[in-house]
Amino acid sequence: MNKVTNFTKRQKDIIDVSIKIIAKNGIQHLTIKNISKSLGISEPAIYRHFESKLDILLAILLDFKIKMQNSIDHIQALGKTSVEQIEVMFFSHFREFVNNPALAAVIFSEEIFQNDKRLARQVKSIMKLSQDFITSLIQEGQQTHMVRDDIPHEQLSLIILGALRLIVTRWRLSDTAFDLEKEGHNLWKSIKKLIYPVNSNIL
Amino acid sequence: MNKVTNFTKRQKDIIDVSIKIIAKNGIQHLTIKNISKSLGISEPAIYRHFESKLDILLAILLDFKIKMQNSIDHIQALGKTSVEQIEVMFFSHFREFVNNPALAAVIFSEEIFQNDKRLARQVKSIMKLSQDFITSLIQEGQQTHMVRDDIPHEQLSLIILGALRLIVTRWRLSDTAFDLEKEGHNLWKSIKKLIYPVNSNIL
Amino acid sequence: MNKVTNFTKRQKDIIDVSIKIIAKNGIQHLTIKNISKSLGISEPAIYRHFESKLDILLAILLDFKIKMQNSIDHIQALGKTSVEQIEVMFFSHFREFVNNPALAAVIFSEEIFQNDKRLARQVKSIMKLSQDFITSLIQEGQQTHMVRDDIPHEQLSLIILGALRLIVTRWRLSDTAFDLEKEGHNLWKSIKKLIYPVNSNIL
Amino acid sequence: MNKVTNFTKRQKDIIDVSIKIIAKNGIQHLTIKNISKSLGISEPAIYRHFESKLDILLAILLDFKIKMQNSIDHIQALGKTSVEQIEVMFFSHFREFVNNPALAAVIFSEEIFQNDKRLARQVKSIMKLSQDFITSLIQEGQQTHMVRDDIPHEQLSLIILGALRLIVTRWRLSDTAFDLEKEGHNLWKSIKKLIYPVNSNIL
DNA sequence: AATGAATGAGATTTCATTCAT
DNA sequence: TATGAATGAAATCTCATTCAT
Repeated sequence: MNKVTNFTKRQKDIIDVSIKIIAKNGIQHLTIKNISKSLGISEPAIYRHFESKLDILLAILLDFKIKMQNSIDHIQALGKTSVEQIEVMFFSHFREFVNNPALAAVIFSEEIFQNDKRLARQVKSIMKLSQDFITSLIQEGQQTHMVRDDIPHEQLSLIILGALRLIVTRWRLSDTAFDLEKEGHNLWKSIKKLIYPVNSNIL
Repeated sequence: MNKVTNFTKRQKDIIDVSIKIIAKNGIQHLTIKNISKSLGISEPAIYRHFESKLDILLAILLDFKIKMQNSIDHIQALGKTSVEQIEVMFFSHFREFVNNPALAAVIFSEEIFQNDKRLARQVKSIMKLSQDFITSLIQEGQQTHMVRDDIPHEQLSLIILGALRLIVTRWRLSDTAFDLEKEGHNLWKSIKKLIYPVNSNIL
Repeated sequence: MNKVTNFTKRQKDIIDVSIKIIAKNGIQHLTIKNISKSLGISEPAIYRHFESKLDILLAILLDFKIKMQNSIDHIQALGKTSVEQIEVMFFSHFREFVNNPALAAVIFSEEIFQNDKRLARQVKSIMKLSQDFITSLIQEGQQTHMVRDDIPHEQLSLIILGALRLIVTRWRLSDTAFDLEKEGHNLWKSIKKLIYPVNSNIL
Repeated sequence: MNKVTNFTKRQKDIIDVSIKIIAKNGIQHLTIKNISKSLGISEPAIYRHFESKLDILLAILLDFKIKMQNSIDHIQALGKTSVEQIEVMFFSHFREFVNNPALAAVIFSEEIFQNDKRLARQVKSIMKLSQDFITSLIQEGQQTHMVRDDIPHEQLSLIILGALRLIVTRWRLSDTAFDLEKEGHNLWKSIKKLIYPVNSNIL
């Protein structure tokens, strides 16, 4: 059912180590030499698997995009309420980042990919994916009176995603010094309070 | 009263074009050659003003840090309530970014500066500056019952700053396609609603 | 009767596409990768048919040399006068180049093959072949008083071959923009006039 | 009076050694490494003087083109008859090639420059220069009855230039084994005979 | 204060070729 | 007969930086 990338095993290896290199030392250290060294093969060998370095970066983004789309499809299929779906998305993001901290470093760093039009386009479409998903869930929540409707859905969505991004960024810049999943759960509890319909808070 | 940088005119020029280069083409295009070309001088001339490229990056951060500190000092001196102070900070940020979009591209891109410990430390201290400022204002707001106190102040601060960051990021990735000041004002109105003490919403 | 090359079908394919690649993009684009891509096979597959790239270049030259030798043998067997034989050689060259323009690009480009002694030797022997053939025909023509003998046969031969080469070169550099066979015929008419015995020399 | 190239001393050095490298080992040995080694400087140093390797090749052609134009201008200013002018051009070419054999290897090797459109265009314009010059001289010679007019001037010009090119090519492929100036003079004597007006044509 | 010339290190990429399958 | 994976060598070019002037 899931969309599947056509990446070969070696291509996946390259994508993985590339993400790790970027996360650890920054995009400027993502060199063919460093990739090949990490994999224990020669530099030209990389070019058997990707035509150019740009293609590696595009593959990182494409891989993430497909994963995210699958995650969204999965969540939508769970038969949960809109607010519960946001919760699932929140928590699954946190879990993924804890398991693969390097991904967090790369995926919220749109700037990394700004130096090429094709990369920038892909980054934008990834951002749009999560944005549209959350926005439509909020809208649905407002229609079912599970989310306060005195604030435009786009802004609620922006606030939620902004908080998600910033907590992940802080976690990463702190060198994963705090428990992201725990803090993330607390953050979600607060967000839930914030977005609940106003009168219900009285109860 | 303000802290003042000791940067010479030429140093300021270099800082400015460096920010512009990063904003336009990414950190990888920030080369001595590109800086000197933008300024119409030779490459060695740059070294009259900065000892190394790292020093230029540090200067960018230091310059921003001092500006931000001055801005905070200024806001605190206005004699406003804590919520009003957050509002002023919000709006002055937006105005600054509209006047200097390149700055927005650089200043929320912590990843750019991750490949060196000195840079990373500076980035963290800048983040801490705004975080501490907002957090203390929220805390004060809670004590004066102008801000709801059923949500920890750190989380409210995180949500506010996260929203601020994300709207600026979107504005930048959209190539400044929407009116950041207008959308920012609307966002702030929504945030104000969210953080107001719960019962007061009934009125 | 003809000498026959022992080249297999695949080897001939390789020779052909190699000539085309050189003609179209220059010797620097003649790479194993480009050859194999043109043939739709893998790079190592080339090495089933030729031991090395040098061997491919040698094969191109050898193939042409044998063709030329066969052509010379054929012309000599026609039982024509010496001037008629030159004419036949002229015209058959033009026809061959029109049918296979790539060949023209390669065969008058001795420089292409200068970077290896074995190649250079082969090139020289090919040049000698046509030179000797024409020279001996001119000499024979002079002995039978069909060609003026007030000019050394080597020089007449050089002038004839030089004209042949240059018109082909111009045709090729013009991207075959003119009708080589027609212009070639006109050129031959003029050359015939030039080399006919002249009475005026008696004066 | 002469057109002058704006090449710096270093640029001229680079052009010179490049021609020598091509002449000696072929275009494929013209590498930045070989150029820099010949000059005793580092590879990056080359890029102070030319933006790219292509620019070096273009400079070689431009340099030759200007020299040739100056040579043509000079010859035309001598106040000689058209046939004498061709003679001067012939001999000065031979002298130049004897003094700088490498130039001969490069300048009649149009194929070397075929892999780039800008190079190919420049090559064509150089060929046109000499072609037009000779053709107009022949035409003038025919009008003044110093050159036979029973053969179209374009063809006489082609025959003359073809002979010039081929003798130079042979001299080069023989590793300058014969005396080009002496053989060239003999060739010219023969050509002069060939192109003189013929009484026999009257018949 | 500025520059022209230079360089060691290293970037991406291509080359001909090999080898296990 | 063919290929996927790999490689050492080398190509072009860029980088931050230095130094004499």
